Amino acid sequence: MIYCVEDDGSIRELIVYALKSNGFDAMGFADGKEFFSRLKEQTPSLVLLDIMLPGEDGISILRHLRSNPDTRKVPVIMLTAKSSEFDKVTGLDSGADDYVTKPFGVMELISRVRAVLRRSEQSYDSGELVMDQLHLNPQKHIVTVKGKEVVLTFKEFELLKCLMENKGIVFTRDKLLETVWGYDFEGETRTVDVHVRTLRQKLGECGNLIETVRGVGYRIGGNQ
Amino acid sequence: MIYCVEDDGSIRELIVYALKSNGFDAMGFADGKEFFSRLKEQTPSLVLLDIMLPGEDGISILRHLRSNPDTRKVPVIMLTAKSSEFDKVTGLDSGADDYVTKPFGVMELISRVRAVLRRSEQSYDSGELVMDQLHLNPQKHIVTVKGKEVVLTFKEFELLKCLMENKGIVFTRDKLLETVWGYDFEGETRTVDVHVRTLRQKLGECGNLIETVRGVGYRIGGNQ
DNA sequence: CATTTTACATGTAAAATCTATGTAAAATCC
DNA sequence: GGATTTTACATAGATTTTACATGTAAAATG
Repeated sequence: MIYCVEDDGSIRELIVYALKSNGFDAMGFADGKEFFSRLKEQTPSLVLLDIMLPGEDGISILRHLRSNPDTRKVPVIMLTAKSSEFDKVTGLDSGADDYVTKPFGVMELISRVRAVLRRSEQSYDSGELVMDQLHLNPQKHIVTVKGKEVVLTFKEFELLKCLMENKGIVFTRDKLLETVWGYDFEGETRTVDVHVRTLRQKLGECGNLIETVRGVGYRIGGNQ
Repeated sequence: MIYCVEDDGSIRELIVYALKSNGFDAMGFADGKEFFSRLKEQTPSLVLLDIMLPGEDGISILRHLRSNPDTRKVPVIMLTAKSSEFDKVTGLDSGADDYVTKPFGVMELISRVRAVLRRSEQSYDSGELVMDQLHLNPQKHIVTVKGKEVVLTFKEFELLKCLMENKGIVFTRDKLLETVWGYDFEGETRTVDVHVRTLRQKLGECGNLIETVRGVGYRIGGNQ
């Protein structure tokens, strides 16, 4: 989900439309107030933020986002009209991940959105594991799908964590039993399969992120 | 080591100076020719690439880099003078990791360099087997031909891995049955041949990398 | 020497067989 | 009582077998 905060209605509509037609979920807001009230409902995977806004300006909103633990890591792309504004965000010291100068082409915007998302999906410094719409926070012991919490049991959580910590790498059932269960097992067991099933079920739309590699084991994020 | 390809001497000097004074090793080149001849000596950890260059342009250089297995994974940041979105989009889609529009602030550039390097350090190689356009990653259990994933079954994968791990060495059918299948077989079986066939088929253009050595067995990379 | 024959080796499509996985439901463990 | 594991079975998909076509080196023949 991408949020766009922009006071000019026609630009806002244009951006939201462009994002949607490029396969993103998107939502527009005219000012910081609207935006923050929605933010409580669902944390987006990216925010497009105009600098000049009625009420609280973009820079201030950005600081707000960065100071809240829940939104600290949400990538932000700033939209700037003047090059004087541009100066404020250059150096990226304000903590924006990228910026686009108006007037901008739609395709340029989409490209930058993609680039920033690609980056943010890979970087996991504060421990939060991210994979598309699927987030796992080891410290908080919380998993969310599209921003909504999913309640997992201990084994389910550990299993998912193990896979997400090793994005792209296939784990055999034996290896999983060893790392997640601590077994040093011999013989048959369908335990892993059953847990994968419940996981997939609980993760809903994100369930298919767990790939089966036939004859080998399971993997998450094969294309990375 | 960071390489910077930029025809404008003063900009090039500036960039190299800025990088060096920020603790990076850096080297500048005025065109693709200089750059490529140096590339044979040492593969850099990052390349800064101007789009407009005399001779081969930046986009073409980028494609070159990406098509060579040795440099495929080197991160590239594009430098562009025109902000026309054409340049930017083609830059991103041809596989650049980021791009910076001139005129840019030195600190912005350094920030981006740091960000890209941070990213790339995480995803460093893991026993990936390479043979021309054919790549096999044992950990991820993924095979790509010209960068596109090819889905192999377990036996196909193991067979290919066995051959690629022993580049240039001929394997008899018996030996293959022993290593890949674990059989200690006597008697006739066409199993290997059938699997070689499906492999060759699935690998498409790279199928002919698997050579038949008549009367002996199969081999990959006979000329190495 | 050129060619034909012979004897196998290999390629290939399709059928037959086998097995890994998904899944529901029961049993067992904290 | 929920979490976890075991059991049991159906089935998609992988693997192997079969049967025949084609390729090829070397011997036999003209």
